[in-house]
Amino acid sequence: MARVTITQVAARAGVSLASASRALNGQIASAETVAKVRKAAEELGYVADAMAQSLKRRRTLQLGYAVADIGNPVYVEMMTAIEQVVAASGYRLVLSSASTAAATVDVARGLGRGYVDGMILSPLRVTDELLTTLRDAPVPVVVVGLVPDDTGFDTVRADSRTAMRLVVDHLVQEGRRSLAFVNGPVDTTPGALRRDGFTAAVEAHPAVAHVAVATEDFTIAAGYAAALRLLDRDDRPDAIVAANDLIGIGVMRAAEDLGLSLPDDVAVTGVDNTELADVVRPGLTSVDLGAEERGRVAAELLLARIADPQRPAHRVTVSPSLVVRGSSAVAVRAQRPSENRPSERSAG
Amino acid sequence: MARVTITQVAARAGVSLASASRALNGQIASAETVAKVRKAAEELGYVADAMAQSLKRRRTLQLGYAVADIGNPVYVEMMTAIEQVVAASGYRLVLSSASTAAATVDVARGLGRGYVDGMILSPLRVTDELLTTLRDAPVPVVVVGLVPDDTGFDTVRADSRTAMRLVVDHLVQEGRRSLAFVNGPVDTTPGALRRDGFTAAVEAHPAVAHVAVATEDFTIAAGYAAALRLLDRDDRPDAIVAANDLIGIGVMRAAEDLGLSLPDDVAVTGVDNTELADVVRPGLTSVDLGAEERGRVAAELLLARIADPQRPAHRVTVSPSLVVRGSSAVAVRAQRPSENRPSERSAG
DNA sequence: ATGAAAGCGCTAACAA
DNA sequence: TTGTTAGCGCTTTCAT
Repeated sequence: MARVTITQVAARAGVSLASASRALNGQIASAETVAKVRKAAEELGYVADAMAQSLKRRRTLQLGYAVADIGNPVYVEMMTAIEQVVAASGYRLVLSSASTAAATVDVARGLGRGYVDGMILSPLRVTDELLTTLRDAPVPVVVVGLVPDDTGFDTVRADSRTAMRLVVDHLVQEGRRSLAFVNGPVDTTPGALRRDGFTAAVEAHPAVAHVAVATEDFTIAAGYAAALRLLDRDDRPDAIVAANDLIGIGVMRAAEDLGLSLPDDVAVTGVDNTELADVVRPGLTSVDLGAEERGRVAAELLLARIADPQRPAHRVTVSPSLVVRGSSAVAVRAQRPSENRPSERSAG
Repeated sequence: MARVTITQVAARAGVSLASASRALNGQIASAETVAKVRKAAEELGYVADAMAQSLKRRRTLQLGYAVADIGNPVYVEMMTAIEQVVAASGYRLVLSSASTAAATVDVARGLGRGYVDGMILSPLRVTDELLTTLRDAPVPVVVVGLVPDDTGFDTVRADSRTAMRLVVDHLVQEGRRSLAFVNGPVDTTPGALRRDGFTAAVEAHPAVAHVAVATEDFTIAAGYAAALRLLDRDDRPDAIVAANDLIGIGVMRAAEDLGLSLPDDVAVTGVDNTELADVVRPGLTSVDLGAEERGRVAAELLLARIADPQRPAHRVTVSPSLVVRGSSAVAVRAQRPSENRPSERSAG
């Protein structure tokens, strides 16, 4: 099908190029002109060329999202929320994968090409190089996660400290007295924050023993391997706090394979409250860090900044909420699927 | 940071606009010119404007993917594969959600705006309106799924018939004699194909009783509700074939809540072999429909067609493979996580 | 209210 | 090899 331009529409309507453009864009034009142009456009099947409009208007109607780890359901959840806000505002969503620090910097650098009007970034690792590149970016950037306060970005972040406190307090309240924390890589932002949160939380309970180990990845396999080492000894902990749900499920599998029963022999908790936590048996107790809300807020912050580049930087923190399931509490039984996944959460 | 254009680069290098463009794009130019232009571009931090290039070159370096159901992990898996191929070829991935028939047609219609060089579509429902719109699309479209043969699209599809035969044969071989099929909506392409596949497969075993029910959605909740009805009676089936993993997990939950043990009292199978199937206990036996491969092939077909619009339409079928887990076979025990998720599959 | 014309940033004829 | 110029399709002054 041949591409039809606004010039052809104007010709068929018997008006000038400019009038056709105005009529189509709801600018000032006589009713008669509007009617003629609309008719011509309809008959010709005219659709405005996005690239030409973008070049002229200096806005692409595209927003970017750089996904840190697409293998982790929590980022998919965030992406879904972002996509909804973005689409509802008439923008398209351009996806980039930013699984490594180098790839993330590349994405940031690419912003100079002007293919998006703004970008949402949820970097696993925040390097100086990344911050410098982002500061020079010609379009607004919203960072999901922690960045230094003085960088002036709009940000939305989870409250890892409170999150870990919720988990630890819960376990202590359930009578656990020896907690092990199985982390992902500590050189990532989530890794560092969750470890600090765990440490702070557990130090509030002097009677509780604790240990923290780090793994290579936030994955099931990593959690499995780490838990095998932790659990296969006499002084094993009576609770394992995993840094995310994937690790937590790995831990559950390890406990299972060692013949331990949950939650009696050992309690397990995760972080993120993904669908996986709800689907395993026993259900995996997990702190919901509000991925959906963070995604939605990030998108809203980005749109607001595009609308008003001068507005002061906003730094939103989303409150965590603990979802207790059978992996950590005997009382919780026979849950129906999805019963414990709040679809709405309150902002922090 | 102020936007720097090629005009400024040319001025600083002391050459013409055209020479600067040629030098930057590896066109014919003297070594000296190339050096001067490169230097100027470097110093100025020049990055070519994507929109201007797109308008001129008549290609956007963007490819689209319309996701049918982002809540279903199988589409995320497909998306991941697509993203990899697309990014490796220097394209960006633009995401659209096509959860309803109307939204899908909208996406197809939007192709006229020329914001992508091609599109991958995995529609749940194929309407005439959609086909008509797609036929008129000004850019190539690859359809993941079934479309009428004479429409001339490049397509990649799963082999539902073989898939359902693998499942049914497996269950019969395991000694099951009364199979129930829990489908999603039958007015969807996957729904219709899987039901037909089930029917054909089960009719090859005259001694085996069978029944098929449809649900509203391909979700855990839908599977749960349907299974409660099927299993809570005396003549309950000894095996339930779910149309996808989500439904299958719902079925497992229902069986569990009714006090039935898997696989002894009832066997359950799913379709798609998502990570969920691997993570539940017992593991959910599932036919892998090759989502990752379908995604990769779809992206490759699209790129090939863009490179050569004249090439004949390709219709690729990906072979399914059965992954047996504890939900259907007593012999399968104590699996390690992820052990049964083949990362590479052979093309069909 | 309308038309002529400039120009967004870039590439590609064409001429020199 | 280089520079001049046209033009991708559109929006938006600026006159009228």
